[in-house]
Amino acid sequence: MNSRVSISTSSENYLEAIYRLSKDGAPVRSVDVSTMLGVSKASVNKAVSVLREAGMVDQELYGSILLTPSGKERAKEVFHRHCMLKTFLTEILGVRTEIAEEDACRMEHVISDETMVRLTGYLQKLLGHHSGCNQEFNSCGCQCQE
Amino acid sequence: MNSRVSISTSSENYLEAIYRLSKDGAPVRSVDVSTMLGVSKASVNKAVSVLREAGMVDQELYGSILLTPSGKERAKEVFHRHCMLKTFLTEILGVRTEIAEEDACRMEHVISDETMVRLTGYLQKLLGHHSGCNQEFNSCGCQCQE
DNA sequence: CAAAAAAGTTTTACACGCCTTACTTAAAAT
DNA sequence: ATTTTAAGTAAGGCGTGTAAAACTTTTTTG
Repeated sequence: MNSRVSISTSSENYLEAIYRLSKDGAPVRSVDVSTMLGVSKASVNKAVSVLREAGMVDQELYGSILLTPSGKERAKEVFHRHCMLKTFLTEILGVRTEIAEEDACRMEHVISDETMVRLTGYLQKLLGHHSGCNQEFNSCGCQCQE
Repeated sequence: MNSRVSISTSSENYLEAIYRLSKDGAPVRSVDVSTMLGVSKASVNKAVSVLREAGMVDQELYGSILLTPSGKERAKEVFHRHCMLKTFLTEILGVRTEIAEEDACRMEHVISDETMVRLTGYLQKLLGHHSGCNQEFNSCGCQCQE
């Protein structure tokens, strides 16, 4: 029920970036988020404030960003959508990797839970394995904002 | 090359609504767009100005809205995406109609051309028919803005 | 048919989200 | 301790939405 707080597409993107940058829950620097998403530091600062107010991250003044449990949960959820979509696009439709990455980055914020569940089942039926999430954890060089 | 003018998700939605309301190219009233999308008249007025500047619609003062050839072309393109996506969601994944409609409304603005082409081919392979666009032309009661 | 009422459109003024640049302050590194 | 790097703040732009008032067109009706 915690992950059901409503946040914007933009906030979800920041949250996901923070998650990707924080292997094993390590703190993340604003500047790395800024670089990863291709936005200014000021934007990251604002976005982090919003996420902090939503209880998704913690950050002390001039400190690093740390996901809260609910933030991590939500981030995982978004990232899972991302991976499912990317897998569908590449493995089932044959879309090229980079294009699939970009499309997944945009689609992950707009599909319903129902569609997500159905898609996951469909992939499982066709491909036989589960998520495809972890093995490509670090291979995504997504520039979501464009 | 005309349909390659870049317009926003919001503008695409307005354009699509106008297209859906204009059977056989008939002029469309602002108030009908307003009702269809669930937004204020002021919003429609603004959106139409943007579309006019992009050369997608014509409208004289206090007159109706008329799609230009390039506007119609672009609208058809968006609507085609919508229908492909909806068909995929309902026929292949088994998503319920209303949910599929809403998801398609959001996805249609974010998928790449490449994905669209691949998806169309995939549907054709699995379902054997072509677009599924025209027969459901009037059955969509989409509330895209929410 | 013409005046009044209703319906539709435009304008004005404003709010909010998200991005920017330019500048300030704090922390880290040499 | 000084320099460099990172984080924070201020001010503003752009896109998209709103409500309310002003204006135009259409419809009703006496």
